[in-house]
Amino acid sequence: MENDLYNRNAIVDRLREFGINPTHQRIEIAYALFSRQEHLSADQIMAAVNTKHSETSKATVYNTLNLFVKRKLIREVIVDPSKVFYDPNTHVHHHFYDLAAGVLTDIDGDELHLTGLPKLPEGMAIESIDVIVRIYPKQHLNS
Amino acid sequence: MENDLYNRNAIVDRLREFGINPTHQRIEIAYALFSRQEHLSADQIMAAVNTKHSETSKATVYNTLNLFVKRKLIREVIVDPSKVFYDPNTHVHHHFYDLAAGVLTDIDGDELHLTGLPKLPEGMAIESIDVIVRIYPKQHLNS
DNA sequence: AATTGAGGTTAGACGTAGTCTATTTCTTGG
DNA sequence: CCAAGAAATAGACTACGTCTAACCTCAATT
Repeated sequence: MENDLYNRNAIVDRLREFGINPTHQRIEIAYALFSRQEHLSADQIMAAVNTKHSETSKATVYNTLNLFVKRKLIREVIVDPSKVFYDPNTHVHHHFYDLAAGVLTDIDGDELHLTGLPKLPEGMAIESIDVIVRIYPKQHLNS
Repeated sequence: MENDLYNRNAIVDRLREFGINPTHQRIEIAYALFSRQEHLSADQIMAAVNTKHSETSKATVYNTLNLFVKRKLIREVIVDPSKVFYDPNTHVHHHFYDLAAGVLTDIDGDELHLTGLPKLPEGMAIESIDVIVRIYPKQHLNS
């Protein structure tokens, strides 16, 4: 597993690139996200990092995720009112959100395009553009 | 104000159209949303409805908003991890979200178009498509 | 090796949006 | 006007996320 693109050495380099001091906890949290290449919520990350005996506190998980977001190492995805997902993929892309399963999947940025974005309000700049396609299984019975 | 498009008589009709029994509280909540034609959060709606002396409980506000969403009289807009906005505009449209002010504004559905939406995962159907353009004032100092 | 101090981690209290439950009140058909 | 089902209510409760103040780590300095 040492030539894995996302082994811990690669993670350490990546954190340094983004100006983040690579501590144990930060490495483990980054590893949880990048090795899976999935969209995880904070509690899923906490569980992933604390499989054996609890090692990383809730405060550290949140501190670290917020730091990663601020340094643009990862992205927040806001699709569910009850929790935020964290996305290790920083390329331009969008998301399907499976409402029944609560699972996000990527839509490649080369496929989906936007046209006709109107002029922004005066003095404003774009921070990000999110497209979320909410989907559900056809045989799903709505409550 | 009686020939307002969104006077209370029109609201009552609208609720009935959507199969919603028009009680006092439901009329007031719908009126708060439709007369303003703005995107309000649950607590803003609660404040709007209880200007004089408290009349409508928190439970009723949430029950009613969830009912309206289920019956598709209004739409939820999920852009801020700390609260949900409710949107009285049911036409196809998208949103600017001003990160500094926490305010939503509409992007007309006739302007902004999506192309190249990939095939959905097997057996899935689309529930909705949301486009959120997050914006900020240029002179805004990031923390 | 001991000191220092800034950055990092921690437990647990706290804030708060939203839900739930048990009870009361309203609405409406007859 | 009455009964029964629908709706509203207060307030307890849950859960995600934040905050605080104490503690730990480690590199730089002496």
